[in-house]
Amino acid sequence: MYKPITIKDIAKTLNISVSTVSKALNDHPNIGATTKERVLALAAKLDYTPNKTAIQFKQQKTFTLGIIIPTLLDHFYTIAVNGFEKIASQAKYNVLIGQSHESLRREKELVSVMHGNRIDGLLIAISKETDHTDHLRKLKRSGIPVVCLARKPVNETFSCVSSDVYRAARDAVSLFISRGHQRIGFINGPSHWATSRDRFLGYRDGLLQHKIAFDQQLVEESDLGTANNQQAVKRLMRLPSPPTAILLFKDYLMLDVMSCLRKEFPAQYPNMDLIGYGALPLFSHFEKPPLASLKEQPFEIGERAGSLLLEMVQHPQQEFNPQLISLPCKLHYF
Amino acid sequence: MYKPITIKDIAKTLNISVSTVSKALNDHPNIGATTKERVLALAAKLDYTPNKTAIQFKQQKTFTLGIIIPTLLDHFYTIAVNGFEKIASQAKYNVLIGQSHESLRREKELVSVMHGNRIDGLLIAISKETDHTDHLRKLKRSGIPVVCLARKPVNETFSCVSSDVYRAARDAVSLFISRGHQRIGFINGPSHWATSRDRFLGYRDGLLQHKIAFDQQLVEESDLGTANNQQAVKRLMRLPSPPTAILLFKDYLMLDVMSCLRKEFPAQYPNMDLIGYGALPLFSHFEKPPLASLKEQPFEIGERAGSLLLEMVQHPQQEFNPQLISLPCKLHYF
DNA sequence: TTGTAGGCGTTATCAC
DNA sequence: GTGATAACGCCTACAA
Repeated sequence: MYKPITIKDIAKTLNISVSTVSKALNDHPNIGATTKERVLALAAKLDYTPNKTAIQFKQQKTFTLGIIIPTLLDHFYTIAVNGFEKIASQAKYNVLIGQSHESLRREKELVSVMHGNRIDGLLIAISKETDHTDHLRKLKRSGIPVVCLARKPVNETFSCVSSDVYRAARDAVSLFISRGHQRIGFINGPSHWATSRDRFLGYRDGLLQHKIAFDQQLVEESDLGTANNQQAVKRLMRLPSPPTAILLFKDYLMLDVMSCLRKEFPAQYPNMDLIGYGALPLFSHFEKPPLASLKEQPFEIGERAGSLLLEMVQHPQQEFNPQLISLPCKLHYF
Repeated sequence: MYKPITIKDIAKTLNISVSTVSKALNDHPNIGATTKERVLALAAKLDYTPNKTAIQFKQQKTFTLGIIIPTLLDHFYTIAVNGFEKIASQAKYNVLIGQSHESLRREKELVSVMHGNRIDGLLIAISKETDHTDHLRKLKRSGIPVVCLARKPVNETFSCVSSDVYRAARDAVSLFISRGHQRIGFINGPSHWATSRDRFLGYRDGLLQHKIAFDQQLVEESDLGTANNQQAVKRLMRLPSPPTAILLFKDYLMLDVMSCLRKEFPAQYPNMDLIGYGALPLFSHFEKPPLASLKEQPFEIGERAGSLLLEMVQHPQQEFNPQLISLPCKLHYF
């Protein structure tokens, strides 16, 4: 059976003490140049790799950050993970990825497992079921910093990095209006996310800014499941005065909306203007892509969230006021 | 600053020794029922969580498996990760995910980082640059089992779980021929993957089975990058006698091929039959989806690979003969 | 400049 | 049935 090299082995072969080896390896100031060299040389020769489990144990730090997202199938989150990993790995931190699959139960399990594994910090995009945050508060209480990504629970005081969806919604509404639309629908996401509320406010303020009355009938909420998405469009289209343009919470929602319109409302579909959030690259392969999309910056969001979290992780005793950072979206035409 | 509860704390409050507490917590046979109860009760009350870093250190096991894939943006791998995670978490193992981004350098780094973190086993889909496997062999030599996923280096003796791409290619070719095609092109992936070679053999044998001569000119190889993909189609289409149907290494390749054909060969495009591997769900949103796709079973592949790896991890001294497992694909019509 | 000793939390061995 | 003790690999006061 294979047995990894330890500093003990090095110490023994060199006839010096383990502490000297340890110090030499860590480039400690008061170690003789020759000793340092001898140690480093032998370490390299023996292919010594520090035992991280021992270091983690000793230092009470795992150099591991957790990230919990709803699903890896959504490219927004995958790309955010990439941004996060970039920052983390630059700081020599590992990343533990968990998917809640939009289940609160699973999310709690993940938090608990990660807690047990002593992660040093957590980045999380809460599930759509997450209507309370006891599990996150508990982490925080144990001294593990928590930062939210994209989705933040309303009325909670976690730091959060997300898109400036408010501004984006106003931009979209303005574009619709400049193209002559007066009846503009909106299919929103779950109302217990701040990011849904912000989209809504942007939509409403966009209308008001252009002196168009806000009509509650034109606003639908969906849990982002296909069935719900399609129900929402249908309700809008069956209004006495249906919308001629619709703003959508997300591009994935767009796929369902487009199929539904094409099948069930073929007469209105060709003139319908749609804008979603996300700017999925796959639309460029469509023969008739949607009008536009609000392009977010998931990679940068992951990076910012990573920096914020690392900042907190690396200064444990410091008090941090919750920060709300939002990065701009850009109207993207296909 | 927060300080986690340890068995020491429990021992002290209960005026018993740490070893008794440890045994009670682990349901050791020779501990009195009452003692056991008292310990368990107090542990629950104090919300004691075993320090995994200490256990990892003590047991020389991390209960962590690594998985390295080219990218999380490819849903084949994401879904495989999910299958893998299911199996791993059932066995109480964590999963460390790494993306090589098709870079051998990055892949080696990941392997080395994971090695340093003392993962108990590794599942890997090698990058497209991976033409040797010293880094994987080294892992294996240190007693860390390695299993390949989907992509296996040719002439190497790792266990591998993948799709039965050979059978699938023959099925696709048969379908083409039953639709009257005689000139059938093939755009393949990198030739140093066994999975490319197998696809090729299936394609060739499919032709021969139907007494159609194999024509080397109709076979192209691409590194799966957009530029290369489009080059490959163009070369095929500019042949004196171009193909009327094309088999593609992968559906992501399909997207590039379709755009290219639509733009540059609008005359031939409508009658061109295309079949890829993967059956991406997004095609169902297309107005003119491809003829069909060879639907793989990434989730099941992840599961099988997970079971295989766990088997090896949990029986360290046992010798395992490399296994090649391949799961069937199914022709999927859009 | 180098060495000694103690300890991080847990488990395992062995004595009582 | 319970307890004392050593050990895992590493780091770090502190002593020499």
